[in-house]
Amino acid sequence: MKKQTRGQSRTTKRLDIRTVAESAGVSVATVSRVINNVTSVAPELNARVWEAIRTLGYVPNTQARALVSGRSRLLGVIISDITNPFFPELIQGFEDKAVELGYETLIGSTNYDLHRMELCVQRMLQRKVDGVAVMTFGIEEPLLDRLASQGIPMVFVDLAPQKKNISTIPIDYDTGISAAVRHLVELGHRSIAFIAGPKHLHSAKSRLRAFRSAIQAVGLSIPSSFVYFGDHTMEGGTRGMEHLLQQADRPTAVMCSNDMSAIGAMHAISRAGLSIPTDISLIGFDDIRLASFILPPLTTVRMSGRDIAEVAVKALVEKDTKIGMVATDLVVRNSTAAPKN
Amino acid sequence: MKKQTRGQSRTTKRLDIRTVAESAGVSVATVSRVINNVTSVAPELNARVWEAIRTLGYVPNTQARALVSGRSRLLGVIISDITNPFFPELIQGFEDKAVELGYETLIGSTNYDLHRMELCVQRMLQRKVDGVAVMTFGIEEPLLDRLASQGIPMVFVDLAPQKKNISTIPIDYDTGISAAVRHLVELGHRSIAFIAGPKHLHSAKSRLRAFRSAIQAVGLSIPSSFVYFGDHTMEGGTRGMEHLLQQADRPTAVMCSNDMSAIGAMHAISRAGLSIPTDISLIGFDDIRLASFILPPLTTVRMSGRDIAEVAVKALVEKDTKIGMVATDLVVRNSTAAPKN
DNA sequence: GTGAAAGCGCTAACAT
DNA sequence: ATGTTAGCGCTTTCAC
Repeated sequence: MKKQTRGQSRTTKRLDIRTVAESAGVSVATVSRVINNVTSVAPELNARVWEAIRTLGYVPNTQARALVSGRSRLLGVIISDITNPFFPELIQGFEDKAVELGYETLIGSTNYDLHRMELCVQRMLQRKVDGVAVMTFGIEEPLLDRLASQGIPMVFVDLAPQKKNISTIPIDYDTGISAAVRHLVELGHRSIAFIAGPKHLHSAKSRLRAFRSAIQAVGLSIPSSFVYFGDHTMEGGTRGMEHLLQQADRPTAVMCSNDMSAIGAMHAISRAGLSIPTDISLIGFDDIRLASFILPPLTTVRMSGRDIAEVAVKALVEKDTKIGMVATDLVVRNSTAAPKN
Repeated sequence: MKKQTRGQSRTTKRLDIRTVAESAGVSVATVSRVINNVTSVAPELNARVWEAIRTLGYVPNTQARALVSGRSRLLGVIISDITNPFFPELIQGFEDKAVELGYETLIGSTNYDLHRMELCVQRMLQRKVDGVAVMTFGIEEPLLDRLASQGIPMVFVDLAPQKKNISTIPIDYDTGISAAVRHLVELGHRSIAFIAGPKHLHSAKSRLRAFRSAIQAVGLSIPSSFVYFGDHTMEGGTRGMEHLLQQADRPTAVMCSNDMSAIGAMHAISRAGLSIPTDISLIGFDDIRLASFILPPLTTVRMSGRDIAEVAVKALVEKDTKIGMVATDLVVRNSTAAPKN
């Protein structure tokens, strides 16, 4: 006699592909073809199968599909810091698009920590994700190789290790950042400082580079003490602004590599008994939703996390997508004004 | 002749449990026992197997394990709004704890939208999560039944549909909220308003209830026009404060159901040409990290999202855990002061 | 175009 | 304590 399977007995009606096949009077292969949209099924059978699926309330078993097909329908997204509001907005966009295309999302947060990044990569590998979006704006080579060696498609923001299976989402930093610099110059500022992001972060470097070339383009120059390397957190912004306020000849305007730094900078300005924009003008980067709610509402360079996320998902899923450049542009609010004197 | 499997041929060395078994000179069952920490394996074999695993670089196939065991090692967490900073902090805690216990996390964001909530539940069901944490502070009965009928363990915050497989994380709102009210009263406030959360949200209702009973406890009473139902967003907070400022006899202090509402309220206060805390004292709820960075730094009632998340994961995984009450307490910063006159 | 059947890599009965 | 083996539910070759 046949051994019984554990759990339910074979006679107890389970709801698997066989049940559907029987009910529709076709083979399991046909049911499989139907649910996978394989064309070569006669319209009539197709209809019968869908009917059976509906009436039975059948839902294919994801695990089994994943096992046999080798595709998990899982997408990984690696970010730096989920408590930086830029990333939740990005994640939201990522998940929405992923779900729309039938994927689930695994989030890995590195906290700017290499060890955590390694753990993230490991987790993604173990779960056999069908692709990973590296939105940390930077990754170490060896880790990258681990992913690449598995042939897992990857998408990066803003830097392009030229390898197979790797695509890049280019960001047009120059447009937004040079507009910001020109905005300050038109207001009359000549003494402009920059609170940068982490030194090793590609995106942070790109923003600083864009700032420098914009400054040069308007014929200005900045002392090296006017560039502070923060870490894209509020705390870093506070430290950066404290540093700048200590300068003998302090800047009349400060640009920040992201909005969170700018918010931290505001804190330092207020603590020093100064006010924005009267004493110091401030410009952020990202345009997180908070930027318009903070007091004073922050002038910033907008870069849409949602847009980036959508592009990333599409690049991962529809591999042949041509990836367009992501735009940035200046949003003028109330944290910028003409300098006092 | 045997049919060849698609993809790689059987002779090409694959790296599965059989490879390990051969290499260690044991059966696949033993390998399985070893990687699952089943006790009944002789120490010597155990060592041999681990050795083989290490040298081969074997990693068990998650999909196969999930299929056969019926456990996905996936945990779902349903939240309201990922762009409310309280939730990223919670998610971070959730993921960290989940990863620590060998689980991955699926995030569902409802945006306070019932239809999206339904989609979330569906996704979780489809992925056969081993448990779901409903952190939206509210869920509809029918959806809950869908999850319950699958026998999926669930954990809720702060409300307890008494069913099987469902646990609840109780929150001690009273301590923090009554401390906040007493703080205001001690400063001299008598006219205190409340910007509540969404009417249907259990947590929002609990907070309002705690506020009301604290008000009563100090012998005060509040007109119904002093309670505004917002939606826990900045926008809602702004509207709420605008509403309160229109009152003939406007409040001297306002408590908010969460920090984001308070930040929105700040916006309205500033737009009205008033200032905090000189003209109006303001208290938030949650103590998101931003609360201490905003200007002025926000007095608020602290409730740790990380703590809640950790408890939630433990409740889901180690089902027999006794769940302790989550504390709340007042954090006094600079958004509260004595009323003007 | 459709069906039969061989696995995907693993776990857990059952036998030893 | 260890091994043998039958599936988990599905996809995909191969034969018709």
